[in-house]
Amino acid sequence: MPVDLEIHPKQKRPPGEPCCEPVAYPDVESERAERLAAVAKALGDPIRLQLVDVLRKNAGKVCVCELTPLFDVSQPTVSHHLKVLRDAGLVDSERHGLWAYYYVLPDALEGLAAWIGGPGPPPPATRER
Amino acid sequence: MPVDLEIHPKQKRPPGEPCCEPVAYPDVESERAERLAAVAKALGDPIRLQLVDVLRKNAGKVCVCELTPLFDVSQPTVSHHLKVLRDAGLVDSERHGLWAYYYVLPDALEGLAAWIGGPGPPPPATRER
DNA sequence: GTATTCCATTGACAGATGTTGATTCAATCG
DNA sequence: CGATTGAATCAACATCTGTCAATGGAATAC
Repeated sequence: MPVDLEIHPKQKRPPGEPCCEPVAYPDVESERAERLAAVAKALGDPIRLQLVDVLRKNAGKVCVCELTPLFDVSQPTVSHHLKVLRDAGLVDSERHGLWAYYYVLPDALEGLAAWIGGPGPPPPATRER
Repeated sequence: MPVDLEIHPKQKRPPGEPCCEPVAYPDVESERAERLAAVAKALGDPIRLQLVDVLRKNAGKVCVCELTPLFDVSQPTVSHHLKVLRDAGLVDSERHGLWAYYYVLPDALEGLAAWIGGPGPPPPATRER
């Protein structure tokens, strides 16, 4: 009911045979998938996702000391999450005096956005709203 | 150089003062952030991301026994990843006889896509290339 | 019935992850 | 100089995660 499935029925394999031959799946995606998954993983924590959210809307305006009180965790934890985001290539930082200013790298989310929006979910004819 | 930052300089606080007051950050995002992060987390593994990728392109066409050989892990591991995706609300499954057919829920990725594409990274005037 | 298939679940394990308090380091102010 | 601030790092901890071998269970074929 939720999805318009058109099941392709299978037949039980004769004993010994390996299962149905897999749908052709070019391993070309493999490397890209790792990169995409790494980005998704970095966003896979509420605090990190909100950090990115704030930084996107306030590039260059906020220092770490302003980010810390936004969350219910200690300063080292925020610093840790920022490092995770930096290691994933989502953000970078600039130090000015005592303060560190983080910002989201412009192209960081593009790959994931492209994949999500890519071919798949909306079967071109199914969604005509 | 990578990003056009406009730093807002700070002044060192007088001893005792808490750091700069944080940018107003309505906690309204909090609940949404958790949901978005959960989806991102589910996508944060290369195998799971590729599973979603295959399922998006082959809804109803592939059973688990066809998915398993696509990856270099055991069948229980694939089953586990599918469960993670199911628990995160990204996919659902239908059983027909011996076979289980998974499919991506159409709206599952919408929230994340909307957030990524939301206001932020491309300051409308900054990117004119 | 029995045997076989597909798939899920369990138990176990190493390794990664989120968190904190304490520490360290650099930069600023007096 | 010494004291203080902002931020990163460290050591330690409990928990979560990815993985597999073994098992279980339902549906099919003989």
